[in-house]
Amino acid sequence: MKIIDLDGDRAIELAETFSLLADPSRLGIVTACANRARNVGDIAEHTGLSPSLVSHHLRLLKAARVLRGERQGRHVFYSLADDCIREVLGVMIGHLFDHAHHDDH
Amino acid sequence: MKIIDLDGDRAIELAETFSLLADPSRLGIVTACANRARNVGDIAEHTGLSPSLVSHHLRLLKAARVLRGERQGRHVFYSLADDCIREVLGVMIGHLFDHAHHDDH
DNA sequence: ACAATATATGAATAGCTGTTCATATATGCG
DNA sequence: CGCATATATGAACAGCTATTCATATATTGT
Repeated sequence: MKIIDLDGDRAIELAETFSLLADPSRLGIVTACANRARNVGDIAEHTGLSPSLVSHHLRLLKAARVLRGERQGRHVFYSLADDCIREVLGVMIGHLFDHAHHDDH
Repeated sequence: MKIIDLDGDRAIELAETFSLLADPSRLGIVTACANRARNVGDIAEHTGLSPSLVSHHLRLLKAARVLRGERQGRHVFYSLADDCIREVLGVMIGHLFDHAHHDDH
């Protein structure tokens, strides 16, 4: 069993990162970009959010290095910046929605 | 690479769960209880938060089955309700603070 | 250069949330 | 029971944040 300890500063930084995943719109954006890179308009259409709102959220997600954006022509394609995010999402989704419990460690 | 997809309701539920981890005080409470069960006063002392505030947060964490409480005499001992939370915390802490990157999957 | 599309930015606002203080409930002891 | 300790609850408030609307910047094609 891994020992977990956090000083105040790290707790704040950790909380800020979780905050980015603590919003349904942003989760939609992140998961939309998790499987393949998507441009802003594509994300907006896929999530049903306005392009403006998507862009606002993308700025936060990019600043925290959750997503990364790459310009191609007039589109900017966003994708996951780190596989850790995918792993965290996978674990939490499994925790909440998969009723088969796995005890492997 | 695991495919991740979320409908709206699941996104909301997932966001609500991440919201509980998106606060430094609650992260302090959760990590304090992650290693060994602790009562409310113990948590308050360890985190520097007021017992009242700790209790407020504990209500949320218990309702979302992040922590579970067990009464023993006049104390109530709280511990992690599920190892998935520990795993998520471990991955995210490693992601943020461990500068050694591991590529094993 | 101009028009058209794509993305980003800024201000304003409504709703939410973490914290505090006061108070209530519960448990054990003499 | 009465008292002390432990935990929980409720109201009130300040600060934050997601969203919308308007506007700005960027890129490509004619």
